[in-house]
Order: sequence, then C-alpha cells, then structure tokens
Amino acid sequence: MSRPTPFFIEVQPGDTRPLGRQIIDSVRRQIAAGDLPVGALLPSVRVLAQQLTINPNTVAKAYADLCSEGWLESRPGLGLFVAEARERLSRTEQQRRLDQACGRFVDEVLGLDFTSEEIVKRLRAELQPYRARRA
Amino acid sequence: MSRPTPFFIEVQPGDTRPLGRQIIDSVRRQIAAGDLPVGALLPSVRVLAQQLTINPNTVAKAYADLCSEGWLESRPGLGLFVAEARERLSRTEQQRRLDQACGRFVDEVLGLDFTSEEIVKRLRAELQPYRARRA
Amino acid sequence: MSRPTPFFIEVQPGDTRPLGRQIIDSVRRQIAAGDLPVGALLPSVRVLAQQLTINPNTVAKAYADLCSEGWLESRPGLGLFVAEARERLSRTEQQRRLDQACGRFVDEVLGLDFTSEEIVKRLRAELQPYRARRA
Amino acid sequence: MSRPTPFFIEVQPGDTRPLGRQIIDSVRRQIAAGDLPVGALLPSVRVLAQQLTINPNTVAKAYADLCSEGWLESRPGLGLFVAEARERLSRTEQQRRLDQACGRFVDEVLGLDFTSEEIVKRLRAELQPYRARRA
DNA sequence: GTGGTCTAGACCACG
DNA sequence: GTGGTCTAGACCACT
Repeated sequence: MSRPTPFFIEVQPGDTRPLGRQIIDSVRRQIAAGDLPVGALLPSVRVLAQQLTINPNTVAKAYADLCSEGWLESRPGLGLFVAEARERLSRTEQQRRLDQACGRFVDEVLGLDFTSEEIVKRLRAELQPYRARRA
Repeated sequence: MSRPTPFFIEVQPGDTRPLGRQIIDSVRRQIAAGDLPVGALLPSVRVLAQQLTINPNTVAKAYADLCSEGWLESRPGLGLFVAEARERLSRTEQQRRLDQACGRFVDEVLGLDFTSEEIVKRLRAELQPYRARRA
Repeated sequence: MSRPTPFFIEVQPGDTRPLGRQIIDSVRRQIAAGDLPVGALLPSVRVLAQQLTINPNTVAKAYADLCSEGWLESRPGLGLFVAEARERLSRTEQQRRLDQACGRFVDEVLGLDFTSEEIVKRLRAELQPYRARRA
Repeated sequence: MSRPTPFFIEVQPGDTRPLGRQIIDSVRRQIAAGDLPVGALLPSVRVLAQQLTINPNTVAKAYADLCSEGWLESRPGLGLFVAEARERLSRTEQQRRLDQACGRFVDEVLGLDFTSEEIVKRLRAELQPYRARRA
C-alpha cells in the first residue's frame, strides 16, 4: 500500500498566479520531471488544503483539471494517482497549442533587449529538466 | 503631411485574448517588425474603433498602455505616433520578465509530445521577424 | 488574516488633478514614506470607490496603473497588495525622467521671486519624508 | 526703430508638450536668462507661425498668455515687446505656486532611485541660468 | 466577495 | 478634428 509521495507545493507570496494554477503547474512539472513517478499517490484534497491553508474547493478544482488533462487518475475510494503517460491530444491539437504558446511567448518578450539566441538559450535551460514523457 | 500608415488589425473571433490585448500585441509586433516606422501616425481612436466595430474606450485604453510602455507617444490634439526606441527597463527587470515568460511557456507546452529541439525550432520561426529594435 | 491597512485618501475639491491621479500620487507617497508597508492589503476597488463617492472604474484604473508601475501587485480573487520594491527602470530612463521633471519644475517657478536657495530649501522639505525606498 | 531680436524656437519632435506651452516656456526662459532683454521686439504672430509652420491661433494664444502673465507688453500697432520686470503676484500666491510645483515635482521623481542630494544637485544646475529677474 | 474587461455616452483641453 | 478623464452598468474568472 503506497503512502502519499512526499509532495512539495508552496504558495509563493510573490507569485501572482491564481492558487489553482500554481498547484496545477507544480504537479505537472513534478510529474514531467520524474519526481512524481507513475502510480504515486497524491495527498488528499483536504490534507493538501490544510497544508497550504487554502480553500479545499480550490484544491479539488485543480485536481479535477489535472485528471481531465490525463496527468492524474482517480481510483474511487483509494485516492488520486499519477497516471500512465499517454497521448491524449490529436497531433493537430498539439500543434495548435504549441503555436499559441509561441505566440504568447513572443508577445511577452518583444520589447526586451535580448537577441533571439539569448532568448533561446534561456529557454533551453528552462526546458532541460522535463524529458520524462517523451523518452 | 503624414497620413496614418496603412494599419491592419483584425479582431479574430477565435482569439481568446481580450480585445485591448489584441490591439496592443498587434501594434507592438508591427513596430518591432519595422512595419510601423518611428514617427508614424496611428489611426485615431475613433477611426480604429469604428473600423473594428468596438468601443472607442477600448482602443483608447490600448493606446494609453502602449504609451506608458514607451511604444507610442501622444501629441495632444495631433494624435499618436510611434516613439523613438529606447532602453526603458533595467537589465534585472528585463531578465525577470524573460524568466517569467520562459516559466509560463514551459507550463504551457509541458504535456505536449515535442522534443526540446522541435519546440526551439518552432519558436525561432516565431521570433524571426522581430529584429528591428535590437539590430 | 490581514485586514486592509487604514488608508486615508481624500479627494480635494480645490485640487485640479484628475481623480485617478490624486489616488495614484497619494498611494505612491504613502508607500514611499513607509506608511504602507510591503505586503499590505489595500482597500478593495468597490470599498474605496464608495468611501470617496467616485466611480469604481476610476479607482480600478488608478490601481491598474500602480500595478504596471510596480507599486502594487494583484492577486486574483484576493485583492491588491503593496509590492516588493525593485529597480524597474534603466539608469538612463531614470535620468531622463529626472531631467524632464527638473525642466517642468523650473518652467513652473520661473517668474516667481524666490532665490534658488529658497526654492531648494522648500523642495528639501517636500522630499524629506520619502527615503524609504532608497535607504 | 528696433527690429525683432533674433528669436529661436524649435518645435521638437520628441517633445510631447502642447505647441503653445513650448512657445510660452521657451520665451519665458529666454527672458529670464537675459537673452531677450527688456524692450526687445518679438516676431509677429503670423511670422512666427509661418516660421514654425503651425497655426497662427496657437501663437496668438501663447503671446496673449505671456502678456497676461506680465512677460510681454503689447503696444498696439507696433508689436509685442518684452516687459519691464515687475511683481505681479501676491506673496501668498507666489508661495502657493511654489508649493504646488514642489508637490508635482516630488510626485514625478518619487519612484526613481536618486537620493535627495542627487535630485537637489540636478535641480540647481537647471535653475542656474535664470537669475535675471531677481538680481 | 475580489479584480479584469468591455460597452456606452458625457465633458474637457488642444489645435 | 485629436486624446484624456469620468461616470454608469454589465459580464467574466478566481477564491
């Protein structure tokens, strides 16, 4: 019987993202980096809510989103587990999302005085840890 | 006697960004790409609003934001003009914004089945046209 | 459980500045003087609007400007907070703004019968309370 | 018979002040610095308007304001001349204007990372040329 | 409850 | 004609 994997999320005071987003992004990164292996059990809604001193509804909503995105799986009565990696989105949908992300990214860095190469280099560093799902 | 530079912007129905954001992003890209040269006169608030069939205040707000970001300059009674490029933000602030943009970008592409190289290649293509302000 | 810091702002009838400007200037001074510490929660848009008997949009606009200038930070659903101080503008941009402010100031005091020393003395007094961000 | 003193005003493209303000400020500075001596004849409204390629109404309005502030004097049929220096405003009114200018100035330099001494030093330099009216 | 966005229409200063 | 300010009221997402 697996106990919840040690699970670290902190709500950063300086972070302006909505709480739910912070949880989702954090879990996704930990899974993608391999820190949360497939089959790992996550802390329950109420435990995590208490730990972060936030509203349980916020946690439940974040978990639900992670399930519908295919990162987590709910086994009723047992809890939430990290799901097997699987292709969920069509190729064209994935391409669409990549395009959209690239567009937003460029909009955000447009006025900054960096060369394309500086930007790409910085981005590579950020991408580096997350190879788990592809290998 | 400078007439407004031909100026193309369309409000895409499928675009989820707020209207004002779409205007801001479009103008910034056209300036950064060199399509709107320094000193160019922009279409008036009322004209653009009518052209896009949106509320003039929405346009005015977008223009105002572009002014405070240093892309445009207002001449009372005359109109809005593309401003001289200048390095407005401190180096550390620029780095902070690049970091933040990279973080958001990775959060968006995390579950997609692309290699880092595929992602970087796609991004390079998106960045390609915008060298004006740096060269 | 932080309640909004007691927050005093009054719309002066004799003040010719736009309402939004009065709010912005007042908040900036209170932050710079240390009366509003980092992390302090500001009164909500609706509450302040009611307190000043002005339109909520006017307050929202002022708050938004303070955010984009880096004085405040928005946490969706929670409210607006005094942001960590950070050097946002480049040195040359800061110099540019100081030059511009000096120019405007001299234009305003030109014809008044004060010596430079009288003017400087008066200005020192005005500057005195605002050392918080620099010290 | 005095001919118009050589008189230099340029409308700066980078200057965002209204045209009328630019004229007023420029004339005041030239008088206060002693470059335009008492009794000097200014170029006529239509000449200056043509020289700057702006609307004569704008020039006329600027000249009228300079007259009502006591910097210029109109001798009907002859033209506009630099007026004798005289105290036009009450002491309390002068004090009120100085206070107001100091307030605005501080509002403009608040977020900049300069010490009071740096600011005062920069301002002294700007004030330096204008002693004519007080001596 | 919070802020964010958009619409609609008024009034002002500037040219 | 231009942009800038303010008011009024609607709808959305987040907590």
